[in-house]
Amino acid sequence: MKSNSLFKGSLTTIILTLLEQNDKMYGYEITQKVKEIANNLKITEGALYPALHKLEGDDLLTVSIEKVGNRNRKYYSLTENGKEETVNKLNNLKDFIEQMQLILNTKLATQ
Amino acid sequence: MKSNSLFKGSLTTIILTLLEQNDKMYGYEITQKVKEIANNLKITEGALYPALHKLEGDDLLTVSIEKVGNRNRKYYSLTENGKEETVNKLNNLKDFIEQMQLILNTKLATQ
DNA sequence: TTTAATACATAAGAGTTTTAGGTATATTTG
DNA sequence: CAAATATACCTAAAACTCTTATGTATTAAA
Repeated sequence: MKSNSLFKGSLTTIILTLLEQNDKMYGYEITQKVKEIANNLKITEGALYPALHKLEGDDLLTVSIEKVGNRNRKYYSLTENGKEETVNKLNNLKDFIEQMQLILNTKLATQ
Repeated sequence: MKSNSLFKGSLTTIILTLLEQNDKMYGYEITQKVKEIANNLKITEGALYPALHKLEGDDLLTVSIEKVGNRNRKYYSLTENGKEETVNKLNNLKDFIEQMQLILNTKLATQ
């Protein structure tokens, strides 16, 4: 694993969580937001857009297109299913960290 | 992501860390150890053995075969490179958790 | 006016894990 | 004792996720 690559599944968790916090966001905005607050986690567009399309297809996100100037932005928002799945994803992440702590026998993070 | 699946890259981190703690272990023993201490993280043999072979090929592990009864066990141990890589993997994991905390704006784990 | 930033997208390839087998020995249980 | 389970190794096809490499087009900055 390269040092700056994401752990499997975390991209979806990040997208859902940001949308929980921000109500609606468009793809490019998500990449910039992550770059801004978490310098070592780089979300590439090649990963992001397919992930957004999949989440939409799974009825976790809805899209609304807004025309800004002469350009289209696709704003994504959580559906009800999406809100539930966000909770699940966060629980999965917490579980994962707890399980890793058991194996490593280490306090991994306290912020 | 299924709720009990591992995060990308964590399998290698688990293997290396267990070998740091235990000096030498064989594959099946690793699966049992993980099952014992972390009930929600299931290591499948289909993932484990190729991972062990790769770590050996990358000169992070060495193998010694021991005959137990009429059966061969392949004991794995960390090489010097393996010890260094273990440190790196743990740092990567800590980094990942810190970065996720920044995004989630949450204290993820305190043990 | 050329470059960088914004904003979307896809497609080939790499890497990891799951699923589904396979082989063989050793131990437990009915 | 026979059958089932546990131990112990293994591989290969498929699924899944991310990287890398492009592509298109508009807008802003140098």
